[in-house]
Amino acid sequence: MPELPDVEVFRQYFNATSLHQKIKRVDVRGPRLVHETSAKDFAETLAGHSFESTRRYGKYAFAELDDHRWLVLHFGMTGYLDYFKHPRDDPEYDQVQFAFSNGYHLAYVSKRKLGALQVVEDVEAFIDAEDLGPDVYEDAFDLQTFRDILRNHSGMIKSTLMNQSTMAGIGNIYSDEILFQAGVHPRTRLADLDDDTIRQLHRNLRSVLRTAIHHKADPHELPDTYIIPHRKSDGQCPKCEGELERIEVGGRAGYYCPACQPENQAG
DNA sequence: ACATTGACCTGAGAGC
DNA sequence: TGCTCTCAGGTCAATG
Repeated sequence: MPELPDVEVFRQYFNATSLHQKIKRVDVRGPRLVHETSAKDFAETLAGHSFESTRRYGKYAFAELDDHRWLVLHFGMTGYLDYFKHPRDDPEYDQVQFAFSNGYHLAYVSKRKLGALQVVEDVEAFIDAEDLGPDVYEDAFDLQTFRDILRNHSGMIKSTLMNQSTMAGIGNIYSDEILFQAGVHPRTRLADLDDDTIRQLHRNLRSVLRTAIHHKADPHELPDTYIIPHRKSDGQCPKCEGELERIEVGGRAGYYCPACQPENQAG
C-alpha cells in the first residue's frame, strides 16, 4: 500500500492513537529494519519519551518526540501500523512494537521487511540527505512547479512520476491511476507532452491523491471510474470496458487501457 | 541523465 | 497435499 495516500492515512492513524502517551517499552523483532543504530540503542532511545506530533513527506511519516527528535517511518512495500490493546491481538509479522503506559501497543507491521525506522534530529536534513524532490501533495507543488520539473527531465512519464528524487510521494499504483485519469500512455516521453496534457496530469495528480486520502486509501472505496480496483490481468477498463493491458515501464508492471490511453496522443 | 538489471526479504497464489 | 515458480504497492547500487 504505502504510497503517499497510504502514508498520510497511517499518519492520521498515528495521530488518533499514539500521541501524548509515555512509551514504556520498545520491542524490536526485526532488527534489520532499524537503521543507523542498533535495535537496543533504538529501543533505549525511545523508552520513557512520548510522541507529540506527526508529519509526512513523500512516502515517509515522522513522529516528533517530546525531546524534539523524530522517529522516521518508511513502510517499504508491505508496511502498516496497527494499534491494539491485548497481546492476543498482536498482528502477525509485526517488526517493532511500542508499548504505551495506557496499556495499548502500536505495532509497525511488515511482511517483507523492506521498510525502515530510525531516529533523527532534523527532518529537513533527513529529506535533504535522502535527496527527495518536492512533496507532490503540498500546495507549493503547483502547475508551474510540475511543468518545470517535466520540462527539465527526459524519459518516460510513468518513471518520472515514480522517481522520488524528482517528486516525492507517487509509486507504481497511483502513477497508473493518474495516467489513466489523464488519458496518458505510461511510456509517453516527457518531450512529447504538450502544455495542455501537463495541465491534465497535474489536475488529475491532485484529485487522485486527494480522493484516495479522503477514502482512507481503501481501493474498494474509490470512485467507480478508477482503474486501481481493476489493475490485474484480464482487468476491465471502468470507462470503456475494454480489456486492460499490462506493460513494463522502468522495471515495474503497470496497467493501462490502450483505448483510453493511446500512444502518441497529445503532442 | 536515463534505462536496465539484480539485490534486498519473504509471503501469497497459481500451476503441476 | 505439497512442491516449485512467479509475482508483489519500494529503494538502492552497478552497468551500459
